[in-house]
Amino acid sequence: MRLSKYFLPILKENPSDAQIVSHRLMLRSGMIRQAQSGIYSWLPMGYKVLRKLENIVHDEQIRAGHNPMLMPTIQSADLWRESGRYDDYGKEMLRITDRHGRDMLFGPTNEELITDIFRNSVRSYKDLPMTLYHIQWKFRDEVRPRFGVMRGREFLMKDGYNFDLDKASAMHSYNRHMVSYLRTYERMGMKAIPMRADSGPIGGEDTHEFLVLADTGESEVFFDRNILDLHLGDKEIDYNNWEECASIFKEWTTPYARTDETHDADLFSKIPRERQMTSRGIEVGQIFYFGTKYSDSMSAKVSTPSDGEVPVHMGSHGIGVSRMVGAIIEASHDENGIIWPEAVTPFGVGIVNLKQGDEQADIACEDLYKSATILGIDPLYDDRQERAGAKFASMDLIGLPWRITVGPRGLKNGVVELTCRKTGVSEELTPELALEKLTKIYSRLS
RNA sequence: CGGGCUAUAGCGCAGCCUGGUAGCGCGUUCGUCUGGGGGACGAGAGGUCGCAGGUUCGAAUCCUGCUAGCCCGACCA
Repeated sequence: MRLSKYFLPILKENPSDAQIVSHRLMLRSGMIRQAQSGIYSWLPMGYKVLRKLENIVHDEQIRAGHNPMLMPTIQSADLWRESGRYDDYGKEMLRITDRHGRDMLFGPTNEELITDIFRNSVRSYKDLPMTLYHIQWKFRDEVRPRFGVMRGREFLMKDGYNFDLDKASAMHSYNRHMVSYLRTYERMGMKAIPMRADSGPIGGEDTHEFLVLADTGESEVFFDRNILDLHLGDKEIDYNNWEECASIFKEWTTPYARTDETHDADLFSKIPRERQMTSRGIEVGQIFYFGTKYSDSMSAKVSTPSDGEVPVHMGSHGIGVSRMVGAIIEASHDENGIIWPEAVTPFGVGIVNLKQGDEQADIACEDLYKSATILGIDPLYDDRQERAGAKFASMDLIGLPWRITVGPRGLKNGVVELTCRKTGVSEELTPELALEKLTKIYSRLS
């Protein structure tokens, strides 16, 4: 993409409404614009990042054997009356009336709808286990939206629901989701720590939430330093293998890790002092096992060979996809702007032409741009009539992990400069070598 | 939902107290010079001062009501 043709409305000054760093940087880098309190338009670059996160989530869900689908944003109040949550949910739920006077709502989550779909089509234990999920916009009418997309009213969430015959099978689903979520975050270039949590309005017995560490996080978290060393890496995982999922689950949930909600000071104090860590964290996902809460109230049953009809065991799981964009920036930025992890960066490399209009520089940049495009590096070429300083500042702000700087000075020696956004380290290379290096870096990402 | 605050050009702000023809910086348009970290000079464009009412000869400024947004707290993915 050529910057001269791209809609990227960068702001030089901080919008006064934005307090925290991710909100500020998302506005300044032209990723989002606020439409109303807690409701945002996603401009091209923000949208691109959002789609990248979505793709990673889909990919890992499908790998775990889950079924992608799409449910509507608007739901019928009747289903929610059936589960009893129409009254319980309170003012957070945006209620709407259609022209016929029917009560509807903008879905804050989908347990009722998915249970309805399930009970209307599944009758036999032979169809179990089954996990369905979708990535869809939700609406929760927060009393006080804040922090940009981190706590908006409208937000994009992946939510999934598992249906199992019994508790043992449902617990495997729980473990499987734990593992697939860990993988998902890792692929996004993020460290998300699973922590024992409260179940809140969803209700249920077992639940963990996933926290990304960041100074501006909304919850205080306590954990054993050892958990920071855990990585799944490229390990092949058999999601149908109960023991394997259970052992990974155990590995990741054994070290102490809790939010202030469930923190137990006594247990925490038993960890060696040098491993006791306190930090702030942003919640980016949560998994629940809630047994037969919805299948009982909504009569979602299957026939079994021996016990007649039994209610299915369910769980639900969510990843806040739009919130994740903010969380990544909170965890990865410096005073000059965003620093994107390579896996989710909107563009693979920024090409900066230091002297637009200089024949040599223009030609070299065009060549680099075309080659990088063909190689799948997805370059953003700053071809604007701007001075070098302005181009550097823009690139730093939008935070592409790599920058190729092209100027007459280097071209005299046949080299360009390849700079890493994160470390600031740069090296002079021929254009060919620079591209080769980038190709290697990006092909590593699965 | 309690407490605090804001609304003036695309963005950031001054002007309001003490009423009298709306201003600054950045951005933007055109031109010239420039060209390795937000450059210089010159010339422009751009605002029913959030909305409605009131006081006044006259309201961005004073008064009343409304709306929107932000911050702290309680609450939440």
